[in-house]
Amino acid sequence: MSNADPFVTTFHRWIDVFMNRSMRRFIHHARERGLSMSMIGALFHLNRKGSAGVTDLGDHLGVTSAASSQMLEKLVQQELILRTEDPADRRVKQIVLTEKGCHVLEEGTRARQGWLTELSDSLSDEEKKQITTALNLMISKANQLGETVQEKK
Amino acid sequence: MSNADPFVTTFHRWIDVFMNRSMRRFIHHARERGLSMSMIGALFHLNRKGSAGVTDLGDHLGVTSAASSQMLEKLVQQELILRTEDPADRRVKQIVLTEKGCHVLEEGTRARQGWLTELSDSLSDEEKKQITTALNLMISKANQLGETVQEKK
DNA sequence: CTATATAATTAAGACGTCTTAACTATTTAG
DNA sequence: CTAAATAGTTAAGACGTCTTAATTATATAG
Repeated sequence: MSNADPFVTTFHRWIDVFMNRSMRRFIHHARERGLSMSMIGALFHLNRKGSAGVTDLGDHLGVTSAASSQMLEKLVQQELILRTEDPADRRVKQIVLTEKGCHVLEEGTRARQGWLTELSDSLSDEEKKQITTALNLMISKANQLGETVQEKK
Repeated sequence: MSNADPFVTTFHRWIDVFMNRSMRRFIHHARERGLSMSMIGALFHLNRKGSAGVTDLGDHLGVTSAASSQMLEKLVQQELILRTEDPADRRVKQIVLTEKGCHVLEEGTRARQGWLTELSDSLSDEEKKQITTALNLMISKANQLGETVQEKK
């Protein structure tokens, strides 16, 4: 990979470390809960967006509305989401996370928390401050990019 | 989750942004290639470790050696990995990435490159330098933790 | 009002990935 | 040398997720 930009190169190395150390734990945890990738994606999406329709979610995940509907039915059965009729257009369903759904996401987050806490502990206050500033900068810049992203209300 | 540590809180927000903007593209791209999550995990693992055995890889991915063997067979057929006999112990197979395998990983990386480039372009040189430093700090600290978190059963 | 479009669901079936169990080959222990 | 352990493969079948097609309900256009 002939990329000269040290920012980009470092970012890629960072992804590698992060995926292996943190994300893997999260995914493993979710799998043990019986959640598929699509389900995880749906929960994340709902957490970000607040609410969505069946077809919207399917589009986001790259599957048909039928597949989306079937998957959401399972999440409803597990009480991770709530599926209600949109009063403005009664053909569409409004999907939102239940408290239990939020909780599951938080648990997943905690599954990687061990590593994150270790990482945090190995950093001085000064270093943490520096990194926090850098991450916040990226978050804010990222949010300014591509208006494809609607703010989570 | 009311976590007082601003580093941890910011980190979580960053994960949210990163997963949605960058990782999703990568996964989508891999899926289009016909690569399952396990396959992606295997390729990443091989890229990091250089080589591994069938059972090792299965353990890493959380599946049986049978499942690992079947999945690796597909990767061999796609010429993404090379499977050779270990001369030191002829029962074990040494799995390594082929050049094509490396290439596929790079392509996946490029799939998210668009976003990363955009992000990079929206940052000043000073900001990039600052973030690069912060990321390098985390990478180095992370690598010091549990050196190689390789829990052998 | 009628015809058409849209959102969601359901059913049937294709396909992929996983598991267990049986099997082969090789190594190690006694 | 023989017996047990280990690494990998293969086969059979369970299970999950996807797709297409048909169906219901609602909204909108002419």
